This record gives sequence, C-alpha cells and structure tokens, in this order.
Amino acid sequence: MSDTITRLLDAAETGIRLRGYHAVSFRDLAEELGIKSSSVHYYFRQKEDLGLAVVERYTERVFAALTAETANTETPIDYLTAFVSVYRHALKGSDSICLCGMLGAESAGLPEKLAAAVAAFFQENIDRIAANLPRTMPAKARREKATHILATLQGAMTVAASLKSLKVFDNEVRDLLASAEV
Amino acid sequence: MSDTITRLLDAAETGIRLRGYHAVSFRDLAEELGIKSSSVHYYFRQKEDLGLAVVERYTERVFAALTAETANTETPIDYLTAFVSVYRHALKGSDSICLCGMLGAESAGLPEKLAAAVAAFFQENIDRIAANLPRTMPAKARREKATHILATLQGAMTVAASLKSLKVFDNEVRDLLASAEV
DNA sequence: ACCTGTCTACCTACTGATAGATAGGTTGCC
DNA sequence: GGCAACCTATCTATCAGTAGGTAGACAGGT
Repeated sequence: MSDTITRLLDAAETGIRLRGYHAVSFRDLAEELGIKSSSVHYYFRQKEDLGLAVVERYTERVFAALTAETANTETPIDYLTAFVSVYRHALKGSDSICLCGMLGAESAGLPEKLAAAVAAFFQENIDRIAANLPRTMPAKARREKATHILATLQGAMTVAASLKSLKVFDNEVRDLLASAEV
Repeated sequence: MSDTITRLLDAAETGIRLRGYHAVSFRDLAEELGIKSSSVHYYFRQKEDLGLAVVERYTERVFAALTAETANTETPIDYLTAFVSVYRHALKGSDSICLCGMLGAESAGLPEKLAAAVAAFFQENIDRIAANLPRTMPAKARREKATHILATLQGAMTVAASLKSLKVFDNEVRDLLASAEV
C-alpha cells in the first residue's frame, strides 16, 4: 500500500476518532500531508470511500490484535482481561475513543454503508466475547453479557475522553472484570 | 421563553443527538422552523451559544427528571432502577442517544466551553449515583462504581443506536442492576 | 507509449456570520 | 390623545470561507 494512502488513512482515523466524521475534511487531511485535496480524491473518490476504508482497516487491525492478544488465554476471565487491554492500549496511545464508538454515536447521520460497517464491527466484538464466556451459561445469556461488556467498554472510553481521565477507564475495566468472575 | 427559541432548541437538540454537533447547521434549523438562518442568529449570536443553551436546557431537564423519579426510592437498587429508567425513557422516546453521550464523544472537536459543560454533566451524574450507593462502601469505591454505571449507560445507548435495538439497552441495564446488588 | 501520482484551476453548494431594512408592538412623556 | 423613541422579530442581501468534487495538464518512471 502506498505511503500516501497509509498516511491518509492515519490522518482520517485520528480526525474521526477525536472530532467525528463530519469534522474531518479532505482539505485538512491534504494540508496535514502536504498535498492538495484533489490528490486525496485520486485515492478516494468520495468521502464515503475514505470513511469505509478507515473502518475496514481499523476493523482488521483491532481483530488481528484481539486474536493475537487472546491467543493463549484459557479462562474466560483471562480472555476478557486480554480483550480489554487491547482497547485500553488504543485509548492510551491516542487519547481518543474507539473509531466505531464515535461513528456508532453519529450513525444516524452517516452514509448507510458506513453505518452498516460500524454495526458489523460491534456485532463481531459481541460474538467474540460471547464465544469466550463460560460454557455453563446459556447462549442467550452469553450474548447479552457480551453486549454489556462491549457497551461498558465503549461508554468508558467516551466518559474517560470527556473527563480527560484515563483513570476513569481503568476503574471501569476493573469493575467489569470483577463482575465477570462468574 | 419565546416559542421560536423553544422550537430552535428542540430542533438543535434532536439534530445533535442524532447526527452530532458538526452535522447541525443554522440553515437546516431555520428551514425546519420556516424562518431564515439570520433569524436564528438573532437568538443565538454564534453556534457555540446555541450549543451551550441546548446543553444547559438538557442538563436541567435531565436532573429535574432524575430528582423527581428518584424522590421516593429507599434502597440503592431502587435508586439505580429509577435512575436508569430516566435514560431508557429518553432513548425510547427519540431513538437517539444522550445529548452528552454524543457531545462527549466529539468533545475534542468542540468549543472549550461546550466540552466543559458536557464534562460537568457527566460529573454531576457520577456524583448523584455515588451519593446513593450503599453507605457501607468506601467513598472512593462509590465514586468508581458510579462512574462505571454512567459509562455503561452511555455505552449502552451508543451500541443500541448503532445496532438499532432498544433491546440491547434493556439487557445492559438488567445486567447493570444485577451487578449492583451488593 | 503508458501509468502513476501529483498539480493547477475550477465548480457548485453550503457554512457561520453580518449589515441594514422593515413592520408591528410597547413605552414614556408632553 | 398623540407622538417620538425604542424594542422585537423577522426579512433580504451579502460576505468570506470551506465543503466535496471534477477536468485537464504534466512530470517521472516502466
């Protein structure tokens, strides 16, 4: 993948995660990269294409990290701990919330395909968590618990970002893990 | 308060909660009301002023509802149940997330005062919840638990909105209340 | 000769914002 | 009572700036 595309995706991702989809413009991205906005259109015909590419790359990256981090976990609690640490790492590194946490909030104002990609990201997260909850729980309960865990994670990032406190996120997560010790 | 101001605040609040601050424009608001965008500026000199007014009114309304709903609760679990139902009601009525859930996510891209007002809203929520957790818990633990509850609530709304499922929110909340029975 | 990546130059639509006009209502004073 | 002054709520017209998007030229590498 060309360097410009990577830099473009990086800048767009950062912008969306910090300020939202509608606050990111081709001109700003171009300026950040030292090129012209028409050159951005060379790579991404429409803004929607760029947004889709950002979500796609993000989804792949997160799931790759999730797969790697949780590879050697044995108990549900180990799995969750590893799972959560992936998100914490993301929050810590960039001081911004989950890309899909932002886009999920904005979803009513997004192009349909983009909103669908975000929903798919959430669903996949839920499925993965559910699959690693104790086998003793009924499938439905696992799904619901998994949704709860994802929602808490997303909400923790939002509240932590607003209150500008990474500690808020950590406390969240501790509570989450404690309550998961079924 | 003049009818136009009320309608303006209503339209702005709906727009922000559905699509975000940056996706709301004076022209769209004006058109919705059947007036000109310059007339919107008559009431709110700058967009920031409008945003501030929306947050202010929302804050007052939510806390008034919270105060009323939780007035006759006795146990912490009763309090939390009532607390959560205020948010559920809001979600159900409008199919949109908490105003401050949206603005909190966008906070890095908002005028400073607006971001501060949103943070204050979160803090007040946390304080109220914490004050109604069991007295047996140490103050610090109560603060953290309260933050956890608020974050879950906010996250549940975001995920529910993206997956277009009110049920997601209900499952969240059930889990939340279950885990709160200390 | 073609392809890649970038540029200049431009378009239309929309942004938040301002100036100045207007019509109608209210107030205060002689 | 009548009139001047002011206020309210709206308008028209306009601004500079920015949005996303397009067409066509051009340089360099294959």
